Amino acid sequence: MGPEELSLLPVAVDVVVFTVAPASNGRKPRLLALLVKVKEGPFAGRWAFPGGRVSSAETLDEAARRELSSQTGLARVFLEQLYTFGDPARDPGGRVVSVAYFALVPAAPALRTAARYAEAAWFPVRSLPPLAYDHDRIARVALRRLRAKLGYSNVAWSLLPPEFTLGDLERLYEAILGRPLDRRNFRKKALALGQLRPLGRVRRGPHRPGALYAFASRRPRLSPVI
Amino acid sequence: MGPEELSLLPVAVDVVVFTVAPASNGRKPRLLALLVKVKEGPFAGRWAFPGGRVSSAETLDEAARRELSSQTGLARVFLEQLYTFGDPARDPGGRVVSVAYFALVPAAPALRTAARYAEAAWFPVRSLPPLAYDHDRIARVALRRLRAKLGYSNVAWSLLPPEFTLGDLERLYEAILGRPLDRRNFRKKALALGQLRPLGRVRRGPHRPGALYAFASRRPRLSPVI
DNA sequence: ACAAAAGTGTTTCTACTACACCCATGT
DNA sequence: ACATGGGTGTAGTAGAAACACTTTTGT
Repeated sequence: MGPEELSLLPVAVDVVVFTVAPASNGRKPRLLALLVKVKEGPFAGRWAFPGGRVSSAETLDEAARRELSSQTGLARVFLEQLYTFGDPARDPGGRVVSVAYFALVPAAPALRTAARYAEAAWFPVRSLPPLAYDHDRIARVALRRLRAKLGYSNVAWSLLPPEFTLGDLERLYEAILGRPLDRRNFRKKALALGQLRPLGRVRRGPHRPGALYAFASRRPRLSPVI
Repeated sequence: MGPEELSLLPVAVDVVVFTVAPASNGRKPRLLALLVKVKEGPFAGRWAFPGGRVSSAETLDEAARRELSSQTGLARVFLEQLYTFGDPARDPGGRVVSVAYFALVPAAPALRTAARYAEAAWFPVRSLPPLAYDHDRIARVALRRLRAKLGYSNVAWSLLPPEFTLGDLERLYEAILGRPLDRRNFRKKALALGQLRPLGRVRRGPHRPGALYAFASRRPRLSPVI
């Protein structure tokens, strides 16, 4: 056995956090991703997904949550492992094996700006700035996964606040899929799944009020959805 | 930053190789997985999926192919990354982050028994022996993925020889899904997908000859299939 | 009044399911 | 002749897609 057999590698996690910007002053809601500014190394100054090294006593999931929380203050997100990127050349500053995650949070929470947090901001997924490392690739994989999961799971739940109208839900799907959906068909399917609980209240606004709903079960499910 | 921030970890790959045992003397074809005997450590003597440490200059895919080839002689397999297991306690001999792969090879090739190869054997997936480490978990994830991929990709291609009958294809699906399929419906769908090229020849045997087919494109595709 | 979102049914088409009999060959 | 796998069509059902107008509210 050569010395390579015993090689130890830095292992990192990178987290792609998606959210949806609520519709505002006439603009449709948009899918956003969270980026932080790289502080050091060859890519200093560029944007990248939050992440960092896995320490020796934690699981990968724990590392992802810890890094996300420490860099951006976000916690209690929906988190799922995405893919592991291990190309020796993916980080010119030295080989790092990175386990990528994707995460969902409801309604673009305001980011903490305290000094303890990294410089972070939400960017529209349609127009991300140039990213550090191989994070373009990670972004593509994450978006593909999110869209695919819309079709066979209820992950969309994790992007909505506790109460929402059917219009909110539909616009969410449209923002992620990047195409319009038929309102009547969408409502039929959404209601037929039996996962929505009508709250008996309405949301008022400068137009006809919409009935408010909540998800019957808060936990992610794998039943086919929409 | 504490010292954990700089921790280096052993990174390994583990490969779940599936194949299908051809039907023989009246028994239906069965889905098999390849196991090797663990030589050292707390699990010495138990069976595990082939794999090993990733060395410093290779990609993860390369490491998977190298380990598979060096331990079992198998090459040119269909290979796809599955999931990364990083629980600190998954290997009682010391923490190892393992990137699991799943691989498909046609028609259970005879395994090399030369001294340079590990002791390896094919086992029916239905009745695997007790496995080392957390490889039971890896096995479940791999089987779930294989079954899911049958539904929306043409991975089955990689499990069949260059020529086959529709009966072969159907029995392959039945072996993986673990349930019988309707022959007429299966043939309709398989042919309707336009991925099969009739070879104009038949396979003879102690019964009516079956028309031979080949896959129109050798490359894996993601078009919905069966 | 008007702007803006909510709400509602029917028809068409497609895809999936269930189901049973005859055919060609080797032994 | 018989055992074995190969080959074929139809009817019923369920789900997806296309499609336009009326309602309710705030301003």
